[in-house]
Amino acid sequence: MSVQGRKERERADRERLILATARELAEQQGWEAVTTRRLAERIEYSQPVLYSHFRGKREIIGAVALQGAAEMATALRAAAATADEPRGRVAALAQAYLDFAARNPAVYDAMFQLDGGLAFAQADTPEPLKEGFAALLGSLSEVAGDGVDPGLFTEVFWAALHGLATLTRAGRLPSEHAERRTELLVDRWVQSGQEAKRS
Amino acid sequence: MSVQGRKERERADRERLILATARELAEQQGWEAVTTRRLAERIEYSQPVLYSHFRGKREIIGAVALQGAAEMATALRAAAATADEPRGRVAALAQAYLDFAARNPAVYDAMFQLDGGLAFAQADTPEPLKEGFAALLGSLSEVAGDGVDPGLFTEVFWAALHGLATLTRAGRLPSEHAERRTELLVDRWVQSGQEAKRS
DNA sequence: CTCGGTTGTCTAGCGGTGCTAGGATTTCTT
DNA sequence: AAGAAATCCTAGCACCGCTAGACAACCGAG
Repeated sequence: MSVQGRKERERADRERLILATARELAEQQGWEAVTTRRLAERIEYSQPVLYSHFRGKREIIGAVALQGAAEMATALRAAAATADEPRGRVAALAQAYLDFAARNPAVYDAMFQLDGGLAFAQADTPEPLKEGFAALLGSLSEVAGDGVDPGLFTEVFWAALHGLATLTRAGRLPSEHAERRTELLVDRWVQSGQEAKRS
Repeated sequence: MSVQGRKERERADRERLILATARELAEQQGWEAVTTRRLAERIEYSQPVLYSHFRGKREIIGAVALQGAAEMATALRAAAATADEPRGRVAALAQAYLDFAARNPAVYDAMFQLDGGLAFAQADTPEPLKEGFAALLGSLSEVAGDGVDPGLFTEVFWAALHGLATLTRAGRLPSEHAERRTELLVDRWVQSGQEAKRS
């Protein structure tokens, strides 16, 4: 019965290969260059094998997005752990978020810009996405202030980060003062008592 | 020599027809439904006619985006004029921005989501876009606070609005508490500016 | 070790896309 | 009224996502 096990393993390997190749190609030349033909050629199989793993291109994008969401959640958790006071945590989170978006533009697009068929803000939201949001929520609740819904507070902060990420990468904002913008955002967002400003 | 004048007029009319049709079709069924064939059929001409007006689909999207930018700039200016104190102006601007995005999703996409070949934050940025930004800048400078670059301050605020607009429309944020989010954003953005201000 | 059957893969093709060359037709000029 | 010029359309290219059906490789049974 181990022959079946081997086949399953090979299948899983190939699926990983497809996703890794799609991601690599997207990061190198953009998602519009990720066509089923090119993708098939790179993995050295014919097009139809792609459809034996995924329902279609959408689902491939969705799978890459899911990978990315998991990585981003990890990065955010790690960032939050580096600082020991609330403001520093928020700053670290913001930086980590924008870094991830800048370093993995195609994956970020798959997550938030393209239609990967992922559900959001609903019952069937994928776990990695919920985790990423939870990482933000944990540190932002601390600085929300009284009478402010932490959930909404986090959502708006996230929206600001998302806006900065997309507008910067689309060339809508000059990438020149990206750090000062992040700082400005965090300053406004954590404006409660502590006036501890890092240079 | 008035025959030439008439021809030019007819040509301009047809160009407007193309843009209006493209916009209408995009708002009705999304930009992916705006194909050159369908567009040509709707204006009752053949495809190549489109290419005698625009270099390609990109340029059509760009032209719609430009129209939209002008409308948005007008809407923002009007909104800023409705309130007589700084905080109200910022709130009105935010509301007007998000309203525009919600009511003209396809146009908003053309402006910021799709590639319409428009330049941004550069020397050759189209005038309407600069005007829109200027409308924001005028009211936000008032609440930026000391030692805060008004330009950067406005950019980050804009990014937050953009994030809210896109995430809400993509279903990433439940459209339920949209107004509370806007309120929350404006609160955070204006508040400390007022108190710390000492001119 | 051979042989049927299953499983896996590929070739070929469908309808769609953006875009364009070249011929046909209309329109203006003389 | 006829030649010239502008205008427009038919037809087709290369590519897209996706799929049916032929073909080859592999497996387990005898």
